[in-house]
Amino acid sequence: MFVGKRIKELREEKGMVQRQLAAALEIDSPMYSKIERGERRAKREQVIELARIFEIDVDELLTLWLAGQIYEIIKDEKVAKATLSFVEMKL
Amino acid sequence: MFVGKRIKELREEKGMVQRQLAAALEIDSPMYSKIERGERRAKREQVIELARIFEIDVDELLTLWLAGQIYEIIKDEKVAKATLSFVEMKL
DNA sequence: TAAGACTTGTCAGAATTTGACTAAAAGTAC
DNA sequence: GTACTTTTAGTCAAATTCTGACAAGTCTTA
Repeated sequence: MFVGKRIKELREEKGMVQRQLAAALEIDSPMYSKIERGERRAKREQVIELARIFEIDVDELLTLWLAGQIYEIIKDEKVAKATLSFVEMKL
Repeated sequence: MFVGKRIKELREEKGMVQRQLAAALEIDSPMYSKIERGERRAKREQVIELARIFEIDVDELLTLWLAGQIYEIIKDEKVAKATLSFVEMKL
């Protein structure tokens, strides 16, 4: 989701096509396309590999990847903000 | 997890035993025990029902329930706080 | 010991996720 | 327009995870 949008930006900046990144991740292009669009979730290892390929800080991409997962859980919740505050307190 | 700890407190305050709550949720006692200890995840409907039984604000319990799910995702992540900040910004 | 409360472990069926495949759609160049 | 590449959409079986139930265990109290 968030990570999908970001890797699409990065891919286009680098002038690459989906097929190339799919090959690097050893998945097929349709699958990579779905990851970019947030239809499928990337694996942690794939996120790390993508950061390596795009030469950006892996933490940036991992943050987006995790954020997408969390967002999916609370996006429609009335108590979303309270939940985040609670978790932050517990960290 | 968080919700498990809380419903245990509430149950003991009310002087109830697990068997009674298991019956109310139409699950067996071992299952309820696991929910309390965070070994199994309660369903949303069960959380709502528990709030009703204990006569507390359903939002309180839902917050703890959601928080547990989120905590599981980011608890060991170096970027945990950054992730929460990002999600909060996106809400 | 007996009885009740709670926990642990296992297991099959259900539900979800995964990766691959096909083919359609969209975009590009000729 | 056609031919070609890229991207997206849809389907499917295999793999994985989740679920609920059961049996048997521990622990406490009477």
